[in-house]
Amino acid sequence: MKNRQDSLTELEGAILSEIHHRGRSTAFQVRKAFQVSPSLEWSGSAGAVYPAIAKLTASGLILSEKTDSGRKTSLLSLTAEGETRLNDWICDPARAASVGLDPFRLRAGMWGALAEPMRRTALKALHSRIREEIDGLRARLVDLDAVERERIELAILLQQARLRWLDLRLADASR
Amino acid sequence: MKNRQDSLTELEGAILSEIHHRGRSTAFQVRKAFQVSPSLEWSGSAGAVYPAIAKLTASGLILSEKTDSGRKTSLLSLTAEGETRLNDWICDPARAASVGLDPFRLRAGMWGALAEPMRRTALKALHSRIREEIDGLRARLVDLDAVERERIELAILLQQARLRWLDLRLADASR
DNA sequence: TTACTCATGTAACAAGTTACATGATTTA
DNA sequence: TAAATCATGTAACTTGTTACATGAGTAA
Repeated sequence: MKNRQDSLTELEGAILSEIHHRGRSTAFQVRKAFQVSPSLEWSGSAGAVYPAIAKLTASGLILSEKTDSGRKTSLLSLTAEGETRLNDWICDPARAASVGLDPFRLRAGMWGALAEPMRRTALKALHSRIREEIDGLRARLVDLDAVERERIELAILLQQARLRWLDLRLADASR
Repeated sequence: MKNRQDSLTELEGAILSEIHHRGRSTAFQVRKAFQVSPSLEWSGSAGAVYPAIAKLTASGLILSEKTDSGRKTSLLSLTAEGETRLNDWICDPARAASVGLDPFRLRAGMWGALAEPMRRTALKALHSRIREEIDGLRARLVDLDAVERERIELAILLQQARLRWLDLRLADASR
């Protein structure tokens, strides 16, 4: 019940999202969802997920109900407060509009400084690597819930924008 | 001279990039560059930059030369090893092709689950917020070096792709 | 000489990672 | 019952943050 005013971290928001749209999950199921998702950058490590869920439960955002079985599993659901806080997190325009940390963008400026035979080779290797990534994402698009599908579609859009940018840079060089 | 084989972190790569393309900078100048850049997500905090530079110097990737002035400032440049390792980092296709962690993408799936008057309001608020961000980025585009300009252009492309995605979702709703 | 800024650094904290420990349940 | 897997949790580490300490130059 403490730290009520602190805004949620990205991982905490993602955990609440997962419980909300999947409904009454166990901690293990939340963890697995992160591990499987190719559009989330967390590994779904136990050392991150379990403490975060414990904190959210202690803060009164998650209701944790023990099951009858002997196992330590508990069924998790959102409290009213949890729903409210999740909603705030989802709709926070400052966070949602931030550009995030993009390994491609971080390196992009330096590619122009590369010596010319290397530069083309590097950009072409990257180009085909990104096409592979897109294929991988497309393959995942089948048989997925709506939430994850939106994420993957956006990941594909990002990769396509990167391809167009690379095409421009490769065309510039062949002038 | 230790940990030679460990691959560079994103921050370490960004620091080497900064020193390389700016040439012989002080730690303070590197720090300021991070603080000013809108396309990098680090705050350029002293507690991150100084230890990272110390580590890179100890590993033999950065050469640190004391200045004559009484101040503690040192001029930093890359060693041959530093150039090589920076080049590897820049051209690493696995890292460069990864989608990164995107606050917009993380939330996008949940917007579809919002109740309808709220959903349109939220998406519209986000739309105009992103347009503001683009204006801010465009204003920065003037009088910038090539490296930072590429980054900002990519940030603008990302925001424009987000706008198109939002337009689609808003149009869908008004069917 | 007092106050302000420049420049470097450190301490305490936050939030993630891997790797391991532990115990329950299922399957061979 | 032995082995594999399910499920939760914890310890040690990494890498970032903010806030503070420290000391050198500069302007009033």
